[in-house]
Amino acid sequence: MLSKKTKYGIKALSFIAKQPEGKPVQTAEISRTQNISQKFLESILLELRKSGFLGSKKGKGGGYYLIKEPEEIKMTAVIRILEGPIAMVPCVSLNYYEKCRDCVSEETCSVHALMIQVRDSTLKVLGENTLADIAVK
Amino acid sequence: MLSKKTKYGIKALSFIAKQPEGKPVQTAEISRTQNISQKFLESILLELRKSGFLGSKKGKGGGYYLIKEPEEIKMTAVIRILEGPIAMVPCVSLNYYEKCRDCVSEETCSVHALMIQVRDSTLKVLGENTLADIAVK
DNA sequence: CTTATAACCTAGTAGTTCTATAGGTTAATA
DNA sequence: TATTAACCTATAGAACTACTAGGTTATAAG
Repeated sequence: MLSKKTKYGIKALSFIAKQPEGKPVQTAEISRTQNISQKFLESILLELRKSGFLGSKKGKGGGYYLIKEPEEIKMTAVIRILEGPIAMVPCVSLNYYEKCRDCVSEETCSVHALMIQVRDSTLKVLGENTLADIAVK
Repeated sequence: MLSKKTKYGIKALSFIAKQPEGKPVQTAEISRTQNISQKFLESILLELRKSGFLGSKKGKGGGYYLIKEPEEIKMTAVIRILEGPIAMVPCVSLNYYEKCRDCVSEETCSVHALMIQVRDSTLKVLGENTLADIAVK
């Protein structure tokens, strides 16, 4: 399951992507239109700025804006920052790999083999979709 | 992320599937060979029995055995019982649908459209794989 | 008939994660 | 100088996870 944080983060990015190029959007506006708790959203946007997706401007007329073109922002990158690993088990994660304590060998693990397939199919979908693709409506 | 419960459940089913047809396997044996806490595993196998995947026999020589052929057990079914929804958001779940509180309309939601794609690709993989497929080694 | 075995059942709990909220500070603009 | 809006730290309730404890019931073997 996707956390609320990730869901809100994607919705916020999508909202920002729809604005006229470079125009900053306030947290308050996103919070209002997307029905997201403003304080919670603040922390999410801050994280997205620190990880290089957003730029910010303080004071009146300030807000957050995209640093890169929506076409250049893959959903894999967004989800990895907000949610963490895309894989369903750490032992098949490309970016957050961790060995299983209970498994003797990954080659003979039934879960491992299955989850590699799931990971690859998910990765394909999220890799093909950019912010531009999902921020159309 | 897959819960330990689901992971252990799949490993256990896979272990049982490799036994000579109909031969009961004890919780203790699975626990030992798969490095799973026995008490925790007990509760998982009990759940799998109650949901119609396993049969059981008490007393010496007892244990759990598959009720259906491994080829007939789709991984979608297993995961839905142990983990719950396969979808990453309730609003795209086929079996556990729930409407979002924050979304005005699903048609215009960027997360919704993306997560339908993820769901379908995951569903394809898990629907094509049966217990027979993953319990080969 | 007794003993051993192994499933079955209920309850609880420590630890973690999630989803925020509170209450400020800093920097930019008017 | 006042206002605005991002920035930062800390905290807290609720839910969930991954078990553990401590039994009871049913079956099989001797």
